[in-house]
Amino acid sequence: MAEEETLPPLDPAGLGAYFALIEVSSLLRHTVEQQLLDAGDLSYVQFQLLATLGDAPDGSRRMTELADGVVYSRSGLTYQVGLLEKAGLVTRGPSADDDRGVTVSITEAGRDVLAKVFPGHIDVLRQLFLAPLARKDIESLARILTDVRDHMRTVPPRSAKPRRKSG
Amino acid sequence: MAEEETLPPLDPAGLGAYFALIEVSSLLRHTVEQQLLDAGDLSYVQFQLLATLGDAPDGSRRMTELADGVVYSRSGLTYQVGLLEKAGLVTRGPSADDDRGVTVSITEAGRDVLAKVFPGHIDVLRQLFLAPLARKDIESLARILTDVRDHMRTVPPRSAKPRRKSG
DNA sequence: CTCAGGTGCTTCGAATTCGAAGCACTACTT
DNA sequence: AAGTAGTGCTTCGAATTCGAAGCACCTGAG
Repeated sequence: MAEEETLPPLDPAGLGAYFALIEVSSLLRHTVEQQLLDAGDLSYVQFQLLATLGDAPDGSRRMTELADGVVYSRSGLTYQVGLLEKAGLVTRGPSADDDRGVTVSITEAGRDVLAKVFPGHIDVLRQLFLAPLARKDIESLARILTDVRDHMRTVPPRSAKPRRKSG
Repeated sequence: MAEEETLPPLDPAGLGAYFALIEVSSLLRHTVEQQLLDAGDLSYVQFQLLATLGDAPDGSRRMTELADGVVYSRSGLTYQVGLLEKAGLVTRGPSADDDRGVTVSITEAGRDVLAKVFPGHIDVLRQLFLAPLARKDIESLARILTDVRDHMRTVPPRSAKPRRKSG
């Protein structure tokens, strides 16, 4: 896609990695989304949220932690957590140390759903994503992408987005 | 994210690669989206569409080719191409060999916008995505992800979809 | 304490997204 | 040539998404 001849001599490998990354993640996400919908009536975001909560030591997280964890807008998170709450998969409660905060906790039902969809999820991953790769490639991929993620997490908190004001 | 103790012994590297992939692509996409908006009032999808058209030998593609290229729904594509057309960045016309088809072509203005946003786009890639990687890692990443993409493109057209083909 | 500014979350409205249904046309079968 | 199935795109309604604005609370300076 768009490797115009008239452009500066940019890393062809870099571009290739980028385009392939976007395409792979899009395709993967679509397929996974379908599986989650079939298996447990979950959207991808909802799965990510439940998974993040399930992974937390006490099954709870603050709203902001969740939003950052899944790279999502605050308002969108409010909406999705609302849906999950209505479905009985999470509960909302006040935060211990900060009265502004909302703590979201996964319920038993939530864990059940998670357990129900996980095997199929893994299957999709294996068949669609990991199948063509050698063990070594998978390890390389994990290491490289983890490096990138760490880099991204540190460098720019999130672009030039000072909260209203001061402009 | 959610490596429940009670689950089958799944490839930890595979899971790591998966989670990192999703997170990296999300973060990257968000940042790139912001840059595109600032530099040329383009959404990410619109950029992808223009880039795909710009990359085509004659600057034209069929709707379906575009939709497949960017992993996007048909109806969503109709909407976005409508916006691009209204902005004068593409034109719509009949297809030569198939009266049902619509051929989308990039305009001069479209190419201008593409040229205008591309440098900044590359900058973001370099700084956010490629910066922490060694030359060799970038090449590995490109190769591995390309393999995965090719695999995905061949294996399942798109899950259990009544409409597509016979089921 | 009191005020100003900052943070956590929700509400609101607008834009985007998707799937299903519809329309027009093509392709295959007889 | 007619009939049936399939394809290409758009329209439609519903769901999701985001950013801006609003509200409640926290924090730091006086």
